[in-house]
Amino acid sequence: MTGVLVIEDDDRIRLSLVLALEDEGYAARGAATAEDGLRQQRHDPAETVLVDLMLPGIDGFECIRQLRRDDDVPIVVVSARDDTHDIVAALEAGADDYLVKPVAVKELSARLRALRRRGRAMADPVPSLVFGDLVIRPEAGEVTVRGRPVALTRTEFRLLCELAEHPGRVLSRQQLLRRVWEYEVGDDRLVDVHVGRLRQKIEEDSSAPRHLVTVRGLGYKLQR
Amino acid sequence: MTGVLVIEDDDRIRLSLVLALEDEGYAARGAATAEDGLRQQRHDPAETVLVDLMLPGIDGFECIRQLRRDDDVPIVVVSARDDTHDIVAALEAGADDYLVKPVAVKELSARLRALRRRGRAMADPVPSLVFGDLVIRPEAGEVTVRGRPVALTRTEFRLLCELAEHPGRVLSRQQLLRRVWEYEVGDDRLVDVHVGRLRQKIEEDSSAPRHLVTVRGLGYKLQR
DNA sequence: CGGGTATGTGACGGTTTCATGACAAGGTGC
DNA sequence: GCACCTTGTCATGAAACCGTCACATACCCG
Repeated sequence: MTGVLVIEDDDRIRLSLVLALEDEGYAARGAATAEDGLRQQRHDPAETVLVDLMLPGIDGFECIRQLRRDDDVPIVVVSARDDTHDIVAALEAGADDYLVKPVAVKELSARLRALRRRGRAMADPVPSLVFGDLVIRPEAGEVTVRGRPVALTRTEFRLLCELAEHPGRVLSRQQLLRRVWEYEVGDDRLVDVHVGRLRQKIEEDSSAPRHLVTVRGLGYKLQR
Repeated sequence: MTGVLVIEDDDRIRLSLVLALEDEGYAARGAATAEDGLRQQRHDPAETVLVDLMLPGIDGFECIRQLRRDDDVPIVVVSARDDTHDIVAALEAGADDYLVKPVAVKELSARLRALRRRGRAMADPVPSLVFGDLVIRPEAGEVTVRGRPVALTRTEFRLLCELAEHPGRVLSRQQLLRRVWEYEVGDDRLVDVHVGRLRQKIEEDSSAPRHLVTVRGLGYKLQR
């Protein structure tokens, strides 16, 4: 259940949308007909669906209704028609957003992100960042390791959140000092000490860390 | 927590939006500045917020960020600017939708319905105010602990309701001062004292609270 | 293998944060 | 006016936290 499904009969437009979305970091794939799109969505559901309104066979409105009947998947209409009547009809049929062609890819991408964010915000009142058996709930000020809550200090918590916001990416000690401590300059060792204390609390064996790992000479990163 | 709040400095546009939304069956009200809108939203939150981008004082982008900081309320931007750059910036700041003026009321209404439908589709069906043996009935102004009614003062009650509206989420002392006392700035200690008094009344053992817990360095939260 | 650098970690004093009891000012009902 | 309740401020002490340092260990490179 990942990626974006583009249902659009015009080969050129479909292909360029898929490529543009891939450029933006989405896993995208296409369907040339509503029938094919619905089949794909049943078989291997995408996280979001883009639908054109004018399709051969089953048209866009009907396609939206059928998607909606099975699923809560976010649906975005991309259509050449900018008639209020069409927009209202598509939204009433179950679409979540409506863009008029030609679409700016940056806008489309931002709208897809907004839609995902909204989904998460509603589905889980306290969103979680999951790193294997390590679960971080920033809003709840709560961290659990294999289901057990761990008591972190404020600095440890902010440090962990900062690392968690960039999964797998190495952050230098200076970056962490700036973002967590809001120091413009500072002693790298300070970060070491707090990383150490954090490890004692969240790692099974702090001498062989699995999530909060050191990248010698560069900094620290948090991984699954 | 109902209705639509329209934040728009142009009196004519604001009024016509409010009237049009009321025609569509929404309870709508207006705010001429971001400051007033934010205050209203804190004091008596609307279900959805409409924001203009060009506002005197705090501008639309900053207004969106501040709304988002406190809440998950759906935000729709209504702006004269149809620049992709503005649209992306507004959505990134936390908006859910973006319409370009002049707006077709039917379209706006349909988009508001779509947003609400999405919210309902994902949200917890019962936003419960039951926290284990602690039950809060805001309408009745009644709180019971293990079946026994507890007499709370007005401040204690409002504090408890504010915490209960965000189950499991940490609220900072400053957030609580803004929302419960409507102080823009204030002394954190004041919150401590009232939390303490509230604990004496609703917790079995106030030195080992089970529901109203302190998150050191961050604030307080109410949990099951 | 040896010197140099980077990193892990325990200990310690100064500081911050929090819970709580006391109290005075204001409000309310009688 | 009086008794009572509510509210905000303050002082106090206990506990938690932070940053620094010293020293141990691990790693790299010649």
